[in-house]
Amino acid sequence: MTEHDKPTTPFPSFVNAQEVADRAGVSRSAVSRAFTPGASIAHETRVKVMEAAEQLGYEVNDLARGLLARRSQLVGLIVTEPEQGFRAHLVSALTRSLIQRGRLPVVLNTGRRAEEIAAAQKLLVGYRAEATIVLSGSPPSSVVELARRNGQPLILIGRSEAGADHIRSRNRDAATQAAELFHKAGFTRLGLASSTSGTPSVVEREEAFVAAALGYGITVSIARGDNTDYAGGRMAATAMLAQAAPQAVFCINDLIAFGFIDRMRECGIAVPLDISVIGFDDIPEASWAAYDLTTFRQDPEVLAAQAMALLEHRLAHPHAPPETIEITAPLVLRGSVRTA
Amino acid sequence: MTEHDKPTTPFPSFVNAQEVADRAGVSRSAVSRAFTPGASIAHETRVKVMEAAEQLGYEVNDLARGLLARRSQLVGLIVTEPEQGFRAHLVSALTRSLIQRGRLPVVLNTGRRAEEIAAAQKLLVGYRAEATIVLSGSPPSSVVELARRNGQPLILIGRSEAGADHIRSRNRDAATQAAELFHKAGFTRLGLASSTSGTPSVVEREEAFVAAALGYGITVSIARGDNTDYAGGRMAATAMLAQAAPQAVFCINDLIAFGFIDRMRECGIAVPLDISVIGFDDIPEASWAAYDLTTFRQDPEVLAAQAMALLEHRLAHPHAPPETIEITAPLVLRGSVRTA
DNA sequence: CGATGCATTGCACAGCTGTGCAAGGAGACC
DNA sequence: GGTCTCCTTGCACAGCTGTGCAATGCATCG
Repeated sequence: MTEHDKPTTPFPSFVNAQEVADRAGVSRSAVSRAFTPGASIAHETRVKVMEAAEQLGYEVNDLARGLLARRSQLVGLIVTEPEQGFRAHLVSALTRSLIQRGRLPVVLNTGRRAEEIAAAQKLLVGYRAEATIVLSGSPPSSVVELARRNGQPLILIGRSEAGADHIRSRNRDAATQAAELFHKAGFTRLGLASSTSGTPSVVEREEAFVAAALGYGITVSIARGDNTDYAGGRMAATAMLAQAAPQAVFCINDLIAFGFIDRMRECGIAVPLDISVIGFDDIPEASWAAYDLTTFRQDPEVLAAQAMALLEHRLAHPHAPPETIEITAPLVLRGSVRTA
Repeated sequence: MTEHDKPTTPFPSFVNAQEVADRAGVSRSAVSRAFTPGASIAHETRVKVMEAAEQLGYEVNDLARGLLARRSQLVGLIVTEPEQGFRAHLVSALTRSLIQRGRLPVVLNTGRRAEEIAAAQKLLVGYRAEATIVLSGSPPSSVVELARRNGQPLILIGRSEAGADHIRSRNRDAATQAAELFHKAGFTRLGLASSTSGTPSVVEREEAFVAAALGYGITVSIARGDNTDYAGGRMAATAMLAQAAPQAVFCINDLIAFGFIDRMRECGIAVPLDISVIGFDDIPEASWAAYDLTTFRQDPEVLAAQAMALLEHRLAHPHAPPETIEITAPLVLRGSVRTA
């Protein structure tokens, strides 16, 4: 047992306003006013306070300030697998935007199960987060009820749910466009690579692609992997090879597209010579030379900016009716689709 | 102007302990005790309180609780470009670990400039974060001073700085091993692909590789791109093609390796037939068939677990001497190095 | 010089909780 | 039945801040 083992105070040396006041020879109120822009305080008093604060290393306790003002500045992000593909970029854009607006993003990296998401949400209620943003693929519908009960603004991204604000890409438009592109290129045997763990966004893309193809008199052969990732793409490719030989395939995800392409190439099937591929998301890897993937762009910065707008609006007008913001995912033409 | 535009209370409907107490017909203390495990309270009283709390949707205000206990449970993560390669996985592992331990990870996604990092750190001091974890490539040395001044535990990852705990991979060992592997394979013309924005970890890998090669009597040709990413790898490849024709190249990063490989292939140079490549990080893309990259594994889960251990230790013993944890990055053999 | 106005300051309260302390009540034991 | 003990409960304070309100002091004007 050395001297290091003795217990110490939890906040070792955080200074409070009273100590600054004592040192500056003023009241504690004066310290508070010195740190409040526009407050009624003499210039020289403020200078005295600031000097004392500087010497002691005082920083206003935002927790206490938030408790009083009833504004914690905390915003929760509930997300599953934040390291995966597009989500990583979305989380990055959201955290950056929130910080720029003076809020603190709390990233609740949680499993996909309903109980885990509910637990994360309760945690955020306990910490009086001012809003919750849910990126998780398919949150349970109970999130809306729990948020409403606590009067906590809730923003869903990529998932609509009655009674909550949400932001979504025009998945159906993009998928329809993919089918149209394939049709115009003269392909008659189309495929769809997806996963069994379908989130609402994924389902929209699937349905719209199949419907649009049907409009051209084409029945789409569908193959699925387990997850919406690289391994899932490989599984889907294997499954599709066993059942059909499409000329062009719409992958509901860039990651799936990469796995799909790699698996095809292993079987000696060249992209785009033997098979054309379109993805979705336009994550940076899509532009890598190894894939050069034609895909639909989801711009994380745009989504984040819209989320901020929605957030500000909701905080200003808590009882305004829920809003839906739709974002167009433009086609990015690259080399994975055979032309002419 | 509709009725929605009227201003409302900032926290719309958060219930406090007093309201629960009133409803349950007990004192506010009883409510507090009902929610404190092991507190002195009659079973039936606790039941009454819990029922009232359930009906009102009460959740303990952890902010106020933290203010009193002087434990905010907030832990700050200062990170630049959290969506990039290995960092995305590290952030994911850290956030998950922190949540599992009941802490709230606040992700401060900030620029790389010293002022931005200092601002983020001050923000965390203001919110009385219990600790700060810095993943940013090369934080200014002032972070240590600022943390010390406020008695805030500081954990650096991938960057050593006197007076702070830190976790690092054995970069030198790995780089030395890379040189050894190339030497044993019989390569005599070696290259190093790096970037000009060298973080301390990167510098270690560079130096050790060059030194080890020199030990075999080999002078390494070095090429650099701007950043440690895919584009940087392409730039390095272009630069290297103009100056030398190495048989084997150590890329200080998987992302750089991918860009390097793609650029080489565009020039008709096959991997591993014409050139062998080793990367660093072993992010999932390294195992993709398109690259099949031999690389050194950094396990984000291991790093996160060590960070948690360091954190707990530091919180328990604020004045213990700074610790360094070194983690071995094992070689993962794949197909990007030519054998025999 | 007296009165009025304004800028500034300090007091006290509010925001929400955990807990030491004393008091109350009930049960047990003689 | 009386007394002692223990369990339970409420009071009050602490933790840290922002701000309305009243008071103070100074300057200005008549």
